[in-house]
Amino acid sequence: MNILLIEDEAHVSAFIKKGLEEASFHVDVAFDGYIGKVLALQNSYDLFILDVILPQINGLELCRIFRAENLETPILMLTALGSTDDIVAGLSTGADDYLVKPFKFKELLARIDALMRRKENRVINPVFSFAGLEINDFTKEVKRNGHPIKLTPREFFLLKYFIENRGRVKTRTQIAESVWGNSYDTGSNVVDVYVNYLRNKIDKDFSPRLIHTVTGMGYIFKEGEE
Amino acid sequence: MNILLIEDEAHVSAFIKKGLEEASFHVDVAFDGYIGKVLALQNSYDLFILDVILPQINGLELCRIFRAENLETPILMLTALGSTDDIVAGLSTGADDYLVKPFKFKELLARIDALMRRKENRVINPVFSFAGLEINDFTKEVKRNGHPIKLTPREFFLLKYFIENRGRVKTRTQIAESVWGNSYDTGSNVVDVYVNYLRNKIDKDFSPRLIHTVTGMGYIFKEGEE
DNA sequence: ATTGTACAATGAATATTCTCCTGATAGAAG
DNA sequence: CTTCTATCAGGAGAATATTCATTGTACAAT
Repeated sequence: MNILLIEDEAHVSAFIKKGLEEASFHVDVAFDGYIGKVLALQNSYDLFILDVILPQINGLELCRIFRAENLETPILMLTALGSTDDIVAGLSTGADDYLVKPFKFKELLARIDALMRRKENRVINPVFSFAGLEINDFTKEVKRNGHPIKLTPREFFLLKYFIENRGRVKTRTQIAESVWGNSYDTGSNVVDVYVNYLRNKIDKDFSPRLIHTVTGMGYIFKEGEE
Repeated sequence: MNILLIEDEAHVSAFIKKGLEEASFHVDVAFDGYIGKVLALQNSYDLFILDVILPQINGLELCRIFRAENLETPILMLTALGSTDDIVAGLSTGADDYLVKPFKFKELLARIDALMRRKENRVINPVFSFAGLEINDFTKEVKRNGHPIKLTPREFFLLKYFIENRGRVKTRTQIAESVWGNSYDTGSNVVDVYVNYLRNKIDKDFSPRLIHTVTGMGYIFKEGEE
């Protein structure tokens, strides 16, 4: 999930970025409205978080611009304490939700969660099980046939991505975009390397294989043997 | 004591929140059923207060969901005047008590009191014991394998937080938010330092280790070795 | 009131461990 | 044979652990 955060106060944006990354989102930060606009139009994000008060172009104006550009990406506005007018204005210019500063981080997460899922209409169970593979998003534990497996964060994201897209062929580009973030475009073989790591951990000593190569296309996560 | 209040009417929720905070509870408010659900599943509360009529997911449905997720947290339903059907339905879906709006605040307090006491009697002992670790919330004494351990107040809170959230990975942000009460705070490694203090006192000379690092994510409190 | 001691809380500095990624080569597929 | 994929190893860099110095606070002794 790629999020664009447009917020000029350095300590606030650092706080939000760090927290969201801990919650396994990719976050790009823009420190003023203009840069925010450029980033938003050049890349594809799943969510915008906008401060109302911004240098260059303010948050409300940005909302209007994004909607005028037909971006349907959900928008979450951040507004200072007590400025009810901003809220009304924000929601009327196309924002989907708002949050009053200062806020508790868990509240932000809950709202993001609501926005994303409402849109995608998909609920991911924190505990998932498939062909003897169990993953628990609370404890970040992964097991295959009962054997605990230790994954690095990157490997864990990749596995989650495969699970979310099980049964569908995914190209390296698609995988890189989701798992590494869309600022990532070097012609490297990271995806291959990480698929290899993951295979060694979750497929090597077990059957059936779950990660399959589709030559010339990419990879697919499914139960069937080939 | 952490309470999650799920109530969409702003004046009602503000009233309840204020009153409960004066009675020294910590209160999170969700304005619709979906956000309520997310908050409930992501954090640990001692009590839910649910309105029956809510946007997104209604109170009865929430009850059912919480029970299906094996949350044993007591549930107090708020229901509009005279709707006996709601009451019956609520209690049958897993609510522990109900209150008919409008209500007197002291009545709410009395019911909360009763629920909490019932809960304390059956689940949370002021004396908690886990893998050779004993903590006594009355005397604030902590022992590991019978050896008394002296903790500073902050260390004690941190330990309690870990115990309440045992089995779940908690990020630094979440920990800081709950144990330090910070909003916006990054430029510090207090959490790391205190985890280190705590480890030296409760884990260093004992086995199994209880506080585990999950790189890139945070910490988890559990018995398993790694 | 003032000093002094003890300890708690915190941020910064340093040390250590772990993860990520690149680039090269070997191997498989078409 | 050519293109695509798998695998490996090591350095760069990030994340975490640990130590250190500073500040604040409680409280007893002067």
